[in-house]
Amino acid sequence: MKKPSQAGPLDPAAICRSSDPLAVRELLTKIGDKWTIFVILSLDLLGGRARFSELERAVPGISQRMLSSTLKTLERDGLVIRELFPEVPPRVEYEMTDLGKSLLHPTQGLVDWAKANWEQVREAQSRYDAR
Amino acid sequence: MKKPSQAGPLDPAAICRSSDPLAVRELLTKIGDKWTIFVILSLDLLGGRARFSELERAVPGISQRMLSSTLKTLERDGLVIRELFPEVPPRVEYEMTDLGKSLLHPTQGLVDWAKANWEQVREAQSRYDAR
DNA sequence: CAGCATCCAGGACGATACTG
DNA sequence: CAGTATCGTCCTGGATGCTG
Repeated sequence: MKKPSQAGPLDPAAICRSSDPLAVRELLTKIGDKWTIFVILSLDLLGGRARFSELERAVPGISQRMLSSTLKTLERDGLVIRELFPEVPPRVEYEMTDLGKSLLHPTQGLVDWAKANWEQVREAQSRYDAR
Repeated sequence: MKKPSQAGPLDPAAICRSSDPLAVRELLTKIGDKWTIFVILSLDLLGGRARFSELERAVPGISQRMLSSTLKTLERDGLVIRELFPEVPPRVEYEMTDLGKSLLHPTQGLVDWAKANWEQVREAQSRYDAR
């Protein structure tokens, strides 16, 4: 029921001054890529900590290349921590940081929305295409 | 703090059976593209209804081509309704549907997260790159 | 086991020009 | 005003093969 947070009735480009739109775009671009959410959700599901091969099995269809690069980006962003154990064969474990965990809640919001409404979206698409 | 919703301790591919992962991915892919969130947020900010040229001004940097195709996708997905007024010069208004409005809350969750935490992400990136 | 290097195809997006 | 058409570019991501 809230009004769109009035900053002026017809204020052009209002969102783009509030709250660093670049940050929003970058965030959305990141979790909007092909694998990031699945890796995040899988890591959570595996208890917040897992090794490379576990994630590989947990995310069907992902290639080593994509899992590796996705994890590297997550690590660079401070969302996961990579821990290398100097053994043979090598073992690497990835653990979600508090920052990473904090992203789970808003992410879950979108997952829930998709769960609840995607059928409607599909129907809308069908109606639209039937013309 | 909730546990990761136990479906089995080491259940491979668990998310991928729950809740239509395709839907989640498609949703994220859509709002993760370059313009969709900005168009949605701008449309909300303009009161949930606006014409093409208003949106063009509200989303700095967007081209006619991208605004047009973004709106077309949103219309197809049932998130906005396009209304054409048979006048000269032509007038077209776009209005958010209830479905579209319902997407605002989960979306806002991500916007808020970005607002609150992006600085930390940037710092993590700097630390990572400084090596 | 946990990657990286390389190559390649397709799609996203920008720039520009034209139209009902 | 509100688009469409066309072209070119960059980037994402898949496939494959190699390595510490």
